[in-house]
Amino acid sequence: MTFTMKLSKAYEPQSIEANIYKRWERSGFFNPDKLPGKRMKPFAISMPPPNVTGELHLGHATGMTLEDIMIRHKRMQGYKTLWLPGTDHAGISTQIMVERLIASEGVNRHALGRDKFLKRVWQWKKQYGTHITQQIRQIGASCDWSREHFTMDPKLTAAVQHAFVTMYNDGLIYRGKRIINWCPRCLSAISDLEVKHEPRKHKLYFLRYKLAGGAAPITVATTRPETMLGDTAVAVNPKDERYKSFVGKKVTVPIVEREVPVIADRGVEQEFGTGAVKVTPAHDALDYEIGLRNELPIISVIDEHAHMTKEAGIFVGKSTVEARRLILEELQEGGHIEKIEDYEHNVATCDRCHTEIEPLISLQWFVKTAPLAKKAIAAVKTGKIHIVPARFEKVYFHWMNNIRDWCISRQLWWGHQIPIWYNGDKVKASVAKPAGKGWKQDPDTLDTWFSSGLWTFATLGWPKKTKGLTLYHPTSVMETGWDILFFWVARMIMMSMYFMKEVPFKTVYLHGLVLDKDGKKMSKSKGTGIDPIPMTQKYGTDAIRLSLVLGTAAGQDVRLYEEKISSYRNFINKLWNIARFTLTQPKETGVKPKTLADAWILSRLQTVTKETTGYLESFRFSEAGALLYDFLWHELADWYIEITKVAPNAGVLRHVLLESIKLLHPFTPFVTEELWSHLTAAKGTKDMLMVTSWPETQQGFVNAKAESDFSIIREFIVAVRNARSNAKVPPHVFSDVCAWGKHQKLLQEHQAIIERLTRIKLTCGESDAKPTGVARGMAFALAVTEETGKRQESERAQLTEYIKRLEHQLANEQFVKNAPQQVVEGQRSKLKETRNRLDQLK
RNA sequence: GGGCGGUUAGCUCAGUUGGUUAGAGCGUCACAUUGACAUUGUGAAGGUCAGAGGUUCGAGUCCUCUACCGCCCACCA
Repeated sequence: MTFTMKLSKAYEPQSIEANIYKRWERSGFFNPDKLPGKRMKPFAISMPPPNVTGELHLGHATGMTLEDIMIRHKRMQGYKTLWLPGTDHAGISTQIMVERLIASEGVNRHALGRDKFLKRVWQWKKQYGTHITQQIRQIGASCDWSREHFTMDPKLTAAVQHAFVTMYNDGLIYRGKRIINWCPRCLSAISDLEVKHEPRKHKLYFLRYKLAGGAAPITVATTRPETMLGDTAVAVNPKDERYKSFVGKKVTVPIVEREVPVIADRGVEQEFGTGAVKVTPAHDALDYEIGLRNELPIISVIDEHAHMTKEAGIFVGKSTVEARRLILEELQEGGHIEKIEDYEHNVATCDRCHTEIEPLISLQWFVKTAPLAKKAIAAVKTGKIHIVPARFEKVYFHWMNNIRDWCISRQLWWGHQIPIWYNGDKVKASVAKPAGKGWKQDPDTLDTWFSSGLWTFATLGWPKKTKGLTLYHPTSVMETGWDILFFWVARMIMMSMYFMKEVPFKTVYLHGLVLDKDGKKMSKSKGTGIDPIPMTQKYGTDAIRLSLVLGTAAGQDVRLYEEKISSYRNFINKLWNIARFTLTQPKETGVKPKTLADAWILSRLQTVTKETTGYLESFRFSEAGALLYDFLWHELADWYIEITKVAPNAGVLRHVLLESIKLLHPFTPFVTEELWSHLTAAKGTKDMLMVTSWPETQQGFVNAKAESDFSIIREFIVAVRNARSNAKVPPHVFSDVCAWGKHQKLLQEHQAIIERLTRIKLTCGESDAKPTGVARGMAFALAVTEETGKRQESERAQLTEYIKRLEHQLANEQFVKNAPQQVVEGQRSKLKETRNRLDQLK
């Protein structure tokens, strides 16, 4: 590492970021075991593992930044800080990617075979798996790479299998024939959560079913006429007067000519369609439940490839689409179609590929969720886990209270194969292949979220009782997007309460989604997305980080656009130049306030230190960042440094800057690290990194009097600038200003500063001149123009109005009686002051 | 059908248990190149805090209702 003596005029992130990250990584400080100092109290975060072959998007970037802020802050505070990174095998989405790849070679996975296909996926993982971890480095994440995990690592795989076997033996996992969501494209079952409802335009068909005994037919409405082949009843609502007399009678399903009963069931809506519904228990979730309640037979007419089964008679082998066409023709001929209407409704689709879901009866593995949910609910109810923002607790409870058994088996190849072995009629749950000949493993794999659910403890060595588990589990904070509250957070809580008998984390912090400038979800295909990595090249990583954290609130979605990023880039550059200026000053290390400004900025630093720490500890990252932004730019740079040019105190400036840089470091680690090197550069300390102690408030520097006196000077300066601007005095012209009224001594003491910051020649003393402006009881005069006259008039009107308001408030006995003394006094002195100000302006 | 969030300056958003004349960034306008910074400085304009009612001495903040926008959950075929 070489230090240039002079810093470049503008901050150039590209040239230094990679280098800085390398220095961090080499230092070993990301590893809690290698951190300097005695660190007793642990602080741990498990990184939500991104898809191993995915791209880092803004959601990741937001999460990583927030996590890094917490981690760096705690590390500086002296905690034994662990941020454990990793990646997820992402069953379906990775498999889809590789399937697409081999499709371009003209092969499908079945032609390739399971072993060969899996080899290709591993190859793909090997090829692209480091891409995402590089991007995580790019965003500045200070995670412990020596503990990096992948959900399909041998150790994690063993943990997953162990978990399955344990739950199976405990009766919490069972295999059963149930109606499930089947994706005909993925050729797999998926869980309820992976189903997304999308509006689609379909037709609503009104079909007549002949009533036995020759009475008028009953008409049912359906969007899926092809399922009629599997109808085993027609249902109406028990309260529906129109159909009361039909209940108990038989109708004939057309084409198959099957007699089925008309039943009454509460699940039927009277208002929809005709109020009568055909019941196909094998191919509709509601019908399945009606079937269960009424003990109806189940006839599967559609198979897992979305083709008709032999139960469909002559339609066997036809696709559902083809079958529908043929069936409609036949119904038409038989006079069974009453009418057909256009109909737009929400259709269940596969979250991954948007294919319409085919509900069907299938033999799958399920987790019995009721007992797990009970404990997961208690964990949050009793406050062992806090969700930030708290309103998501309600959402969480609602979901947990209505949870249904979780279908965990997938007919995919990429994932953890289910550790169940079959041999004839024998079934065995075992991590290893049972002894003896003829054992065959269940071909299905587990839902990715099953393994993710174990993430916080499996990555720490579970099921072994490791030191890491003892020290870092439960982890401190889980930071993630609210969109995976159910998918992941809820499952982790269930799993940890069951396996660990403790919560997986104490706090859940949920960040919002990053939207585009119009508040829409960013979409790659529409080109509305912002890719964070090129942005880090263009504006620097620190600027991206700030733009993702500032101006946001927990759980609240945020819009991001380039102008926002560039404005934070400007701030970084400002900080850079503050340091550049500081480096031009003599290298003093003593911190001795000599002037009012010195005392003021030191006092402000104490408040800022205290507030920043408080904000960070209460997860108010935006407020912490905004405070530092404001302090550095609008107090340190705009005021203190300008004053320093008249009354330099290099020691104080340096101290305030260094402390501020420490406070800012969790937000903008790169620029602060770089500046730290330059500011503290000395022989033999070149590799000193910013893993320094977190600033603490120094009571000795807290100085209310200095803050109050300084505000008087500041207000006077602003008032004079204001007056000059209104009087159209060009900035380069020095004007004479005389001041009188209050604070004469203070003004005289700081004459040089005032003159410099306002470009005036100041004389103080008594005067009966007509004042141009007034501030805090100080009046001053400068040559009056027509412009200032007008302005004074409007100011007088404003003051009069304000006085009226205050008088009215203070005349109110209720206010004086009930409001805190402090508030009443505040208003009284405000009134007095405003009256004085008005007097002086007359 | 349930539930949640949003509605604050032209735009994007902050605003902790209710308490000074409601803030920031960007944009706009005027002026400026004074020892770091034009990725800058100084100043200005700009808001009946969606609407209505209520509680209170006092409401952007608490309660009720309404409107619009967005989202989540849910078995209307």
